[in-house]
Amino acid sequence: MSSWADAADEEPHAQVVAPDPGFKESDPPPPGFSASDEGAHNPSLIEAQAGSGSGSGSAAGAGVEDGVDKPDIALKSEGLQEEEGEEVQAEVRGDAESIYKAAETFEDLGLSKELLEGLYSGMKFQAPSKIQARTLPLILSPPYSNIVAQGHNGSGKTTCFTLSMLSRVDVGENCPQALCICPTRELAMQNYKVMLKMAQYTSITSKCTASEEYGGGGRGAGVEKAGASINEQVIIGTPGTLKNWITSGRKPPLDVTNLKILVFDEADQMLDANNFKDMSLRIIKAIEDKKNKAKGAPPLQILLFSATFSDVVKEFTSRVVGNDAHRIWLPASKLSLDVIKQYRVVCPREEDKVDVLKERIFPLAERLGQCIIFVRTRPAARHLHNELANEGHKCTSIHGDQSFQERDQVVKEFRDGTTKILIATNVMARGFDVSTVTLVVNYEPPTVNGDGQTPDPETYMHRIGRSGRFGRKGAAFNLVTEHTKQVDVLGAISGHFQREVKDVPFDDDDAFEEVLKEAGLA
DNA sequence: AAAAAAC
Repeated sequence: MSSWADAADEEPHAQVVAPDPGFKESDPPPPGFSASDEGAHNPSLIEAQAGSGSGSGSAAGAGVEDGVDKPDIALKSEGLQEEEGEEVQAEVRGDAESIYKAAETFEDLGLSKELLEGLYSGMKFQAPSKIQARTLPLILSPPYSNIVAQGHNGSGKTTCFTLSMLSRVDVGENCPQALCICPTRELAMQNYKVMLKMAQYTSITSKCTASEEYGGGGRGAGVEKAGASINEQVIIGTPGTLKNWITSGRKPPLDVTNLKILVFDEADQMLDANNFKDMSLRIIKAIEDKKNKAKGAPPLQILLFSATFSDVVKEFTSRVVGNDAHRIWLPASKLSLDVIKQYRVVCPREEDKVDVLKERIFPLAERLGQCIIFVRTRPAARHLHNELANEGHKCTSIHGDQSFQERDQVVKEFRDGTTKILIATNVMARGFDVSTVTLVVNYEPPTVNGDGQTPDPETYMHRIGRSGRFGRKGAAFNLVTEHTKQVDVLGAISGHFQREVKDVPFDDDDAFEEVLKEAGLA
């Protein structure tokens, strides 16, 4: 594992699929926009096409051809390939001129010397990825607008908001100034490690609510009844503990009056009514209330980042970030990850799935790297783990019924490659970054509320995105039982993304070998 | 009829 592989989330191959209009100041305006456009003062919808590929029906602006930016050059030097024909939609409110000022280098962003060193020497980055080039100038300069940004897995979102937090911190002020909220402990810790690495040459202080110090004691360990006052400048954590620290659960509470920037990672999940919506809104309200009571508190900048936004959540974001926020969306046609090949395995009976795992997939997984098998429930994870372990298959499982120590141990073993096969609930569906994961198995297609019938394309997208990282190839096997709703659910999901999901006969060894060869894996 | 996250 390379030096940053264990900590860096979505950075290095960020540029692989990141959308970017690729314009520079010297470029002519993108289609649908002109300098005299009222968009300079009013919300405007800008659709730009970069590269020569897709949807060429609409007029692609001349001079926005991609592949000439420094970020791409830097990327190619890392042996990564740029996807052609990327397309991006940006709905920009306020100063639409700023859309032209994409940062070609990190120096363009006015970062401190220490932070630049962290990026170059610490993270081994050479230039901003597309989403970084596009959003960081907006985030880091007055009026410090709110941002909603959608970018593929691996487009560099983590660097984007981590850098934003670090850059906005005033090192002379010893109080919390930046806060990042993540849906799981594992993701909070992963992001925390990225932040530490990036900040290593600075004197910026930080704390993670999910560190062993707080999260090591099993359930409820995040609830700290009393402690020293928290003076760290960057705070990263999970919603429950943070809410507790901010409101009455901790003495003294986490002081949020001086917060300048609030980041929601996996923002669509954090704002989804079925997930953390209430918690997130309560945290925001608590912060704003405290700021309102304090005199001279700095305004709060809110950043929302995710690879996916359902229409409902997309609509809702304006309630959180207001109507003046800058928004960067991926069009539906570009949502899927083309580096990951997707397959469907139709099994006559539910029980056949275990055999498919044992006889077809595991032998390949052993050769190809690591494999994550997603199941719907905690008992299912436990059960499948037992069944496989009893037959001598070395695997582990992770789910919310385990203690934090168990979870940490399982993650550690998987990260260092001691274990190759991980059975997981949706706790691992998002953000988890292990570069050697080449196979993802959906033991059943994901459904909303686990109801078995409402397709959950967002979760599907995040799950399969656990493979194919760092510019590597990936494959996803979807196991469905014949004549069940699973077939329809998967059909709806593949229809949603408009990507081919090829059938592999459940009882044919050669077929599995064959498709993986075709996926560039075998 | 789930999972995650405060208790």
